[in-house]
Amino acid sequence: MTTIADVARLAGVSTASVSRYLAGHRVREHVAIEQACNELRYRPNAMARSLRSGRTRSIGVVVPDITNPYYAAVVKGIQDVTLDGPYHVFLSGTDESAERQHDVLVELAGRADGLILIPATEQSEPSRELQQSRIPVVLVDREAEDVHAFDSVVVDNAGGARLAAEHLLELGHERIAMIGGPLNTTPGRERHAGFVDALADAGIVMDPAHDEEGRFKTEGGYQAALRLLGARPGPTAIFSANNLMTIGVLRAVNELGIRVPDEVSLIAFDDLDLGALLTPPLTCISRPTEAQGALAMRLLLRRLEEPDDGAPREATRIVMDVSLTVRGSCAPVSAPAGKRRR
Amino acid sequence: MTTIADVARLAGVSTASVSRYLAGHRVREHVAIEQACNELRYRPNAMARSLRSGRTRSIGVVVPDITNPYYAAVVKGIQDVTLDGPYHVFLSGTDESAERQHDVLVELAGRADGLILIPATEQSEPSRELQQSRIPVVLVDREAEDVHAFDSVVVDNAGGARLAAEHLLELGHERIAMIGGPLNTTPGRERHAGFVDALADAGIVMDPAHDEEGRFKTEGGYQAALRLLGARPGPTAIFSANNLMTIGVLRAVNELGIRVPDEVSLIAFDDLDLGALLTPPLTCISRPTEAQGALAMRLLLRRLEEPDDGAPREATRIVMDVSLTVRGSCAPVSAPAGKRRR
DNA sequence: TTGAAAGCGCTAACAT
DNA sequence: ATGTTAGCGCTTTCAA
Repeated sequence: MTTIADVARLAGVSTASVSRYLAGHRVREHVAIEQACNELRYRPNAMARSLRSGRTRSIGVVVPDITNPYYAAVVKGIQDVTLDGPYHVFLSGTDESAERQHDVLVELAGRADGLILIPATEQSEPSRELQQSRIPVVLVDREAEDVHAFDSVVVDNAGGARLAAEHLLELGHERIAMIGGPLNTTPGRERHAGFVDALADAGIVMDPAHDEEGRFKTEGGYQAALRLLGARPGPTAIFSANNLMTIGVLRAVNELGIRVPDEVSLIAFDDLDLGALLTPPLTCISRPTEAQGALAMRLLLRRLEEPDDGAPREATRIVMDVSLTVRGSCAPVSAPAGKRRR
Repeated sequence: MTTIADVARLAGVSTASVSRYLAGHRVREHVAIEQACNELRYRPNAMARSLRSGRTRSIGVVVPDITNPYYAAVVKGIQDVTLDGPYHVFLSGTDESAERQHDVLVELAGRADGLILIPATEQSEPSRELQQSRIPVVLVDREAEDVHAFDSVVVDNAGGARLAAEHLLELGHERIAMIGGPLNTTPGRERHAGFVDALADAGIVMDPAHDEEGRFKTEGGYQAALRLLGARPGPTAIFSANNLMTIGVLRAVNELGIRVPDEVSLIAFDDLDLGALLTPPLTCISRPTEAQGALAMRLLLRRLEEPDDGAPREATRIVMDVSLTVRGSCAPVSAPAGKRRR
């Protein structure tokens, strides 16, 4: 291990000068120092540096599920903003678990200058643990109980769910089912509320048996769809509240040999990579992904730059729009609801 | 910021005792210490700890592309192995760039006890930078020039490509195209070689115009497919060498209104999430993903546990099997190759 | 601009 | 089993 002292000795200066050179200051012996660094293949010790300076030059990103392409896209947006900046970005996953999230946050609070967090649940108190650690946090996609404590970037979940409901209603559907996510997550709660409200506005009350919860997982969507489609009479349309669950629904539909949209209409929150290439192509609620991540990162960088004078800052909350992408997985109800075979 | 000294004072012991308590040793005043820790909400400073002990209790994972579901699955496998261990796992992306990978490795070498790396290119010398840093590295999916320097977990790329070629040959295809990846990556090189060799064994030389390169990206696969399918006579079958490029091919095929497998057969290396649900379902070469990651992690943990007595260890190299999943995207050539319309 | 020196918070000898 | 103490490698006063 070669240290700054080795470099200083070889260059014939003090460690302070080397340190200053490294920090980009003007230094007389900068040529000698540079050469010494190269010759010794010197790499500053990040731990020593951080311990002394209090800064780590890294920011942590915490997502509930690494395998969800939606989060991957958000992370991509984050990374692209940081490309040539001084910060390194590290990603950690929590597997949708509040306990694991706790561990990860405690760990990261000591290793990063700032955090971008997609909370596992709204109750998972990033607040307590993080607020005392004093490092800036930006929430993405999901919020925490104490909304006002952190900057956040979210989408209009309720509006998107309403768009989906209204699309179905316009096509004449009445026996409509929803496969939602956990109600203790922001998207789970808001999409459910938006959907139910929109139906209610049309005078339709969703059958409790049609109100499924799929934990935002492929398997959950699959099981829920199996239940929904196994019942008589089944729903004429299903709204699945995230990408992974939609994949589960598609599996179920495929397995059961049910024709879409003839026998059942499908609409989803979030597009799929292959959404447009399916038969039929998937009708869905689309939203920005990379842009959401990029925005969050900019918000975080702003916090990182502002002087820490202890004065509390007002939290920024950005809500992004979503839109309906009509493709081929929804059709008008062909027969009076009561008389359809399924 | 509360330090170990604060805890020691409150508990009426020395900092050493607190440190020992934290390390899990038997300590007389452990009750008082525990209480003091809670009362002060004490969190050990990770930087100080690492600086002093030389260990970070974290391992870094470096992948070329965060948005590729294949890598996400590998990472999932890695994480699952670490679940209750003492190590925290951090993920970084390199965007398939050797320069970015260099930066990331330099950074991570100082922040992690071990690394799991999927190299951007075989020439991207993790060797030089990492070998002097003395931290254990396990390579996954792709290898580096100096193979013997690191443990690695890979799949039988050449064998898989051969499987694909032979499947096509059995169906009578002769005008066969391939969309490969960069030849300076292990999978790019090996899959290309395996495919070309298998064709050669059947006495078929691939038309140079049918030997495309799609950079393992969706867009690359899309553009390559467009070129391939725009030519007359076009190939009767296309082998795309990874998941992302397959998506690109599917887009192109869909856009051009070409029927699969009637007009062109498609076979891919790597399955897609929705591979079985496409119309027609995708015929592909399947391979373990999470298992690959899990194995790599176990290899790394083994290295981390072995005493660092400076004695060089023999590198382990694990090659996992792949298999052919026949679904519906390949069909026999219906007419003599020379007379088909495309 | 430069160097000397203090010390960030912790762990690991060492001595007891 | 416990306390004392040195020091990990670096940055940042402070004086010159």
